[in-house]
Amino acid sequence: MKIFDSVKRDKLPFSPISGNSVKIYVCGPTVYDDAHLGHARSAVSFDLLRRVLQESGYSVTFGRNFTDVDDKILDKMAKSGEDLETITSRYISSYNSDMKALNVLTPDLEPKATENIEAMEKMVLKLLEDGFAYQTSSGDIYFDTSKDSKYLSLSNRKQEDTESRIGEVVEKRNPTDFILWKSAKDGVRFGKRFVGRPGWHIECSAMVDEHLAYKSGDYSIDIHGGGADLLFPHHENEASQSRCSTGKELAKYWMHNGFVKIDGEKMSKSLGNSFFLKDVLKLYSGEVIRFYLLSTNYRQDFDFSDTELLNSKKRLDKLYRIKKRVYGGKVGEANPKFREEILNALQDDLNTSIAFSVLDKFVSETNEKLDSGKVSKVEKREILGNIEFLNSTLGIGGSDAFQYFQFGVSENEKIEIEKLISIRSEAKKEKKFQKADEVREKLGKMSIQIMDTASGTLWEKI
RNA sequence: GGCGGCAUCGCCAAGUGGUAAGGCCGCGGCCUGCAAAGCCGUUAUCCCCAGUUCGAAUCUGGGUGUCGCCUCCA
Repeated sequence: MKIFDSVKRDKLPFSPISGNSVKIYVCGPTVYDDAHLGHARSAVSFDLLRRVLQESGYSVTFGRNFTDVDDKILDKMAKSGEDLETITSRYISSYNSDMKALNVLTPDLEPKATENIEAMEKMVLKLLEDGFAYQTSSGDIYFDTSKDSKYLSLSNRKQEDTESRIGEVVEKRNPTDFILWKSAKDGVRFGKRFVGRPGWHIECSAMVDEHLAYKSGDYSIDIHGGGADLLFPHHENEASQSRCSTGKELAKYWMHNGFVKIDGEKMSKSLGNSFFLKDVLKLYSGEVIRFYLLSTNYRQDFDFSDTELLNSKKRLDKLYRIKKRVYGGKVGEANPKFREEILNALQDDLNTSIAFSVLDKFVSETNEKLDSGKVSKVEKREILGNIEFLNSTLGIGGSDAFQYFQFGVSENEKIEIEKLISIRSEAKKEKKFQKADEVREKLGKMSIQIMDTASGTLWEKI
């Protein structure tokens, strides 16, 4: 397995800290709104990493947090009058349902910030006691970045270049010092020891240390992941806090996924160009979206477009047509060569493009074989085995082949479609081809495409 | 201003020194009542300039364009 370390900026051979176990922590969402495609990309990328490592024989412990204390959430509380729990649980459940649709495996650990306040306070207290942090007259607690000689080594910056662009008026000792604990002006109190609420960066460090980390050695965990926008300052700050409070580096490898863009610009809430996942999921199945997101290497920027989403659907359709052609058989073992080719590609820093080209080759070769009519039961089992392997490794191909093509079709529509198809079949039998074609046109207007086969007429929603 | 990414066929996208994967679209053919699906065939010298090398999309230098981080952000 080779992965690209975004701190060392090099593709490196992956070797775990301990035996064959791998500990991964990925920065999850702040739950003040529904998830957009950017969240999807991050989740799908690291879900793929997890699956590939597991398929490669590693035992993976995967953590992803929910940031459920944050100014935006508090703002929302103030505006709506709802309490924090009501707001955050709504968006957590929305996030989880979107992730399920995308076939993202549930993490082993899903810590919430609010449930780990004690661990955060403990870490802040230690940093205060050891002189890495200080408290201002207003009660805010800051991390003193000048006390960490390795500060800025993660994101490769220089102190003088990090002057904040916005004029901050606080009693900070250094421009890069960041907040560990924010004292409340409004009576908000999350902690037992400290008044107010935790800073953003501290939660990841504290939760990693509390739930995931190796207690000795040079590193807390193997891999830390997140979006490219988190490298600075979020991960820089996390790394520094962890280093100074635990004496270990936070992660052996750092991985960052690229952005999702719309019309060439980064998708973000503040630009108002986000696509909510739940809206896209009304038009396409989660699996199509997952396949689309995986069509570009996770490190590259990803420019979202309807055309290419449809392109991806067409490509995935072909796999499902194979699945229809061998429908109902037993699932056998995957072909060893096929397995190896897919896995080799993915073990090279998740090269999904190569993996997909192997898939394409499998599809066309299998169609050719099936066309010849000389496919044994054993071979059919292997075909299904290959598809099942794709499902476990890439998270695609696992749905029922007929249901896949009926996405967004209601029960009533299905009855209507079946009725029209039988009318057409009758017409065809009587060689009334004009009538048959009229029915086909009518189905076409309903976005239903039909295909006559030896075993009857099949239909697909296109 | 500092730092970084990217620039490959109409569109998407692999490829990090040895002579350009794959998908979509298009075109031709087979199959089909006609279609659809499927199969076969078919389309590029890699933003520009200079350099290193027997040899570069791949390395170096200089441009141009574009996106991003430096403020919350996946």
